[in-house]
Amino acid sequence: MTSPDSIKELHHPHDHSQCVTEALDAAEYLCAREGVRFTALRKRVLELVWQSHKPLGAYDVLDTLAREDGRRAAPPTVYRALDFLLEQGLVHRIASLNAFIGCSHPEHRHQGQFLICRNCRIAIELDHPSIHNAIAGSAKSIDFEVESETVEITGLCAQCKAAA
Amino acid sequence: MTSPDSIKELHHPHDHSQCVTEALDAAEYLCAREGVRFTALRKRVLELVWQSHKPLGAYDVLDTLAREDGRRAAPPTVYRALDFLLEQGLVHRIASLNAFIGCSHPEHRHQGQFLICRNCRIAIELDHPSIHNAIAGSAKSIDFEVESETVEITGLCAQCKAAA
DNA sequence: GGCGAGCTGTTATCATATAACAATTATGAA
DNA sequence: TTCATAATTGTTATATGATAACAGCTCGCC
Repeated sequence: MTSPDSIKELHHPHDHSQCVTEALDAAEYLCAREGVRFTALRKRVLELVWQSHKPLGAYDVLDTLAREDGRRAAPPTVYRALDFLLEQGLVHRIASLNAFIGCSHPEHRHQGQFLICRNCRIAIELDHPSIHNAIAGSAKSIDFEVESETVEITGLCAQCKAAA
Repeated sequence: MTSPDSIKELHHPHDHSQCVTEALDAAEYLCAREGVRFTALRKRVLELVWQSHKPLGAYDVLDTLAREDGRRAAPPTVYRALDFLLEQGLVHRIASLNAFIGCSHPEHRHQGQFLICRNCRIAIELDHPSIHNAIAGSAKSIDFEVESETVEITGLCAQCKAAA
């Protein structure tokens, strides 16, 4: 669950390189724990996804990668890395944007709920039991077995609303 | 909100032609009320979307249309009709499937919540205040102004679960 | 070192969606 | 009715997102 502090951090100027470092360190640790390989490519893709708190398209990752490596990247390369990161719970996919964002709390498996600002494009990850419980209750009422939940809210974040 | 009766109706064999007729009649009425044109093309596209309770891709609509009219349909034709139907609240878009489904309750504007069975592909539209309220509460806690909500739950419907 | 599994490269293609402009059709005012 | 206009639809081209299939490479283990 995103704490008030980490929410605040997203909006105010912050040392983003620390977000990236923490995310990469956590990924390194979790992959080791799971016995899966956190290769240079996977690490670089995760780093690119974490370049901001805005969801990033696969082809944005691809463009950067291709520019860096001089033509050494094609879509499958990026999608495979992203698929790996999704499987390990290191990134989330935002269906309504066809984009990916770094997971803020990869240490426990979850599917986030996202508040996406249409103005500044930031995506704030939540994991509120109240939403989860409401969904579980609705599903149970018609005997539906939930396997995955996509909750993506768009609107205006506090800062953009204040600025408007 | 989807009542227990209409939920039941979805799963048991039912006279689906009545669903279609009702949907088309409601659309006719609502378009007249709004002063917008419910053209033959728009009507046909809505009818195709309503051919089942399963979300249908734009290109599925296109294929049928092209076959009927002998080459007289291209993607923009279908997307424009779908955009119109979305604007009028006559269909919903399921972001996680890139597909469209007829709205069960077009008489009041809403964004549905969907329970999508991964086995039979049926999508059940809900409009539960509990989910909506949980989202509103979460958003309010960080001063986020909600403009639209995407809630798409996948799993197994009661019938498919029972069959498994 | 050599083997096998897993990872990455490469080419081709599929799937979804939109831009731009032309042709047609409906509607209301004269 | 006739015409001008706006809305709708047709058409061609292209953008954008994702995957299939197979080849080649690299890492970790024996």
